[in-house]
Amino acid sequence: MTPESLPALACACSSLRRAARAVTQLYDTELQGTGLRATQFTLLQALERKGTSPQGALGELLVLDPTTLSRSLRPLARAGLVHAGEGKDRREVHWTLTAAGRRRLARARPAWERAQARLRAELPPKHWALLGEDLAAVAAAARRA
Amino acid sequence: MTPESLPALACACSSLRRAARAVTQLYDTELQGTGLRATQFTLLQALERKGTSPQGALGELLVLDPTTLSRSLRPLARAGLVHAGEGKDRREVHWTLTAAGRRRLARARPAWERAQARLRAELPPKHWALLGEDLAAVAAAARRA
DNA sequence: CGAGTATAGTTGTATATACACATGTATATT
DNA sequence: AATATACATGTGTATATACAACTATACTCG
Repeated sequence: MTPESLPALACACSSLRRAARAVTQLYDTELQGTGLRATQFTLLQALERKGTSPQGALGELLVLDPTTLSRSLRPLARAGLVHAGEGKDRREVHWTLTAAGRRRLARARPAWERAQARLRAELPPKHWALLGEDLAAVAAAARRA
Repeated sequence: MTPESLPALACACSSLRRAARAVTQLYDTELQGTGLRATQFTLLQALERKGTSPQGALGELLVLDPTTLSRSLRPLARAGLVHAGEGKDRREVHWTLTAAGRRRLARARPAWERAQARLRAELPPKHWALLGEDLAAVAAAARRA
């Protein structure tokens, strides 16, 4: 039933969004049972990488509107996975992974790796590489443009 | 302010979603004044290509849940840009561009081409190609996986 | 220092999207 | 034909996401 292939779309934006939808579903399926959705996994992973980050900087990394993060992070905070701290600049909110957040992330990682592996297994090797640095270049280009 | 580059993310899903967000904003900005958002432009363009299509088939092309289309197409129908017709199978809804839809699409196309051109201008030539067929392969792979 | 301006985040609101379930319609099996 | 089953779509509900307007804090320059 799932098609062997899909026709290319003329529009770069449509192509990206379509691929994002398709891939998100794969990751969400695999993440079932971890208590995290793909988007939430992404947030925790980003925070793990940053160590601690003000909301705005996290938004820049993920190209997410900082106001969107207000709402996305709240449930993670309620669940005790992240912590909202203050900096000297009291306008800023500094987010950090809690110990529980790190554990949750660790628990979800195998599922995430399965998703990555499943996708990778279906892709010609050269296509897998696109999904890292090349898409970072695309995102950066779009922000510049 | 817009960064020269962005760090690559470890996760294919995060990378795709981030790029999709960044690129969508570029396209939406350029489409301002056309009365269409990127997602709506995509729907009209897809219908133009299909000629006429039942809702489900449109969903397959765009990897969009068919129930999502129920809601996305409704405002376009109210605006008279698309028309919901019946097929012999009376469960299906057959969607078509109206004349007004074709005009709107034509009117928006220059803005869309500007968006494509702006993005392309910021990308090394080889990266532009990714955004067509390679992402189609990624979407298809995710559906298979 | 104080008025004006810039910045970080919150909240209101709107669109994008999916899944589970409901409904109506077609198809298959007897 | 009668019933069971599969299918296409609509609806309820929940998350993802952005922008505009607001608030609070910081900065700047006279």
